[in-house]
Amino acid sequence: MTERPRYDADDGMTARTRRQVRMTEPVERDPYRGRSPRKIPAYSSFEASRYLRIPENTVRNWAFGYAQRTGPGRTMRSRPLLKAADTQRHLLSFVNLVELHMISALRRDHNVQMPKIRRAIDYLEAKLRSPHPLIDEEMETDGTDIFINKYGSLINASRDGQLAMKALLQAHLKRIERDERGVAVRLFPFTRKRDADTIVEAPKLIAIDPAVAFGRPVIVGSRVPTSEIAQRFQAGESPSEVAQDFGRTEEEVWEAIRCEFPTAA
DNA sequence: CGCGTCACGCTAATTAATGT
DNA sequence: ACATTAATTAGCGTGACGCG
Repeated sequence: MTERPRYDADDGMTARTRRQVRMTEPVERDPYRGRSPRKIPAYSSFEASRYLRIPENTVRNWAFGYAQRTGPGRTMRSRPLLKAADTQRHLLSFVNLVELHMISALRRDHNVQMPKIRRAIDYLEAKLRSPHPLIDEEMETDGTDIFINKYGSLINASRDGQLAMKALLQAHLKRIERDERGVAVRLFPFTRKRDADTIVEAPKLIAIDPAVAFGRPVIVGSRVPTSEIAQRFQAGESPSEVAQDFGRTEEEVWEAIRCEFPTAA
């Protein structure tokens, strides 16, 4: 009923091809010409939530802000935690995905409260002069120390807690691959339930690379999208068969399936 | 057409922080 | 201690497609 921004109704495309067009159309149609594929609004909240294992509503709240009733006739509106690539159409870029990955480290894995995350991001933004400070290269070198020194005591009073948080941040940063200029170009999302013990050595079998398969998650070192695998599996093929077909290991196939069906064991 | 999937806005339950 | 606010998350309704 409400007219919200949608894709053209009659472009005659499936959801999937439309998704691919989101990645490619900027080149031929204009608005994003010259923009790196990392910044193109290519992911819906739904996709981001699946790939990053963050509930969909949470993704929306973080990326676009949210409104909440605080009393009769009173609402409060929260500020987004990041600069989404397309706030109009609620679409996220690869860069945004990586940011969500980092925010999730703080909020969900380390239980840092939202206002503190906001303050930290604002501070880092000014300090590192980066619009996306959490995933800036400097974050990996000096950033975490700046972060912990400035906010460590605020966020976690104990020294051990601060060390743990640094380790956690580093573990998340380790899953971001950078090019020689230090720009984040590939993300290895967590594909299984994670806790403090498993987080460091969680395998990197699935990758999201905006330059491969239109940014859909693929099995590392291949161009096989996880969705492809998941479809076969859903159609009744056994993981070992699928693995055989694509020339991948069975473990990789299971990871791909986990990536697409977060609820599955 | 009917069913399934997704997008999106909304409410409400729940839980954690904060204020007084 | 008790009330209020903030944040997260499930779940519902609607509308739009896609696919058979």
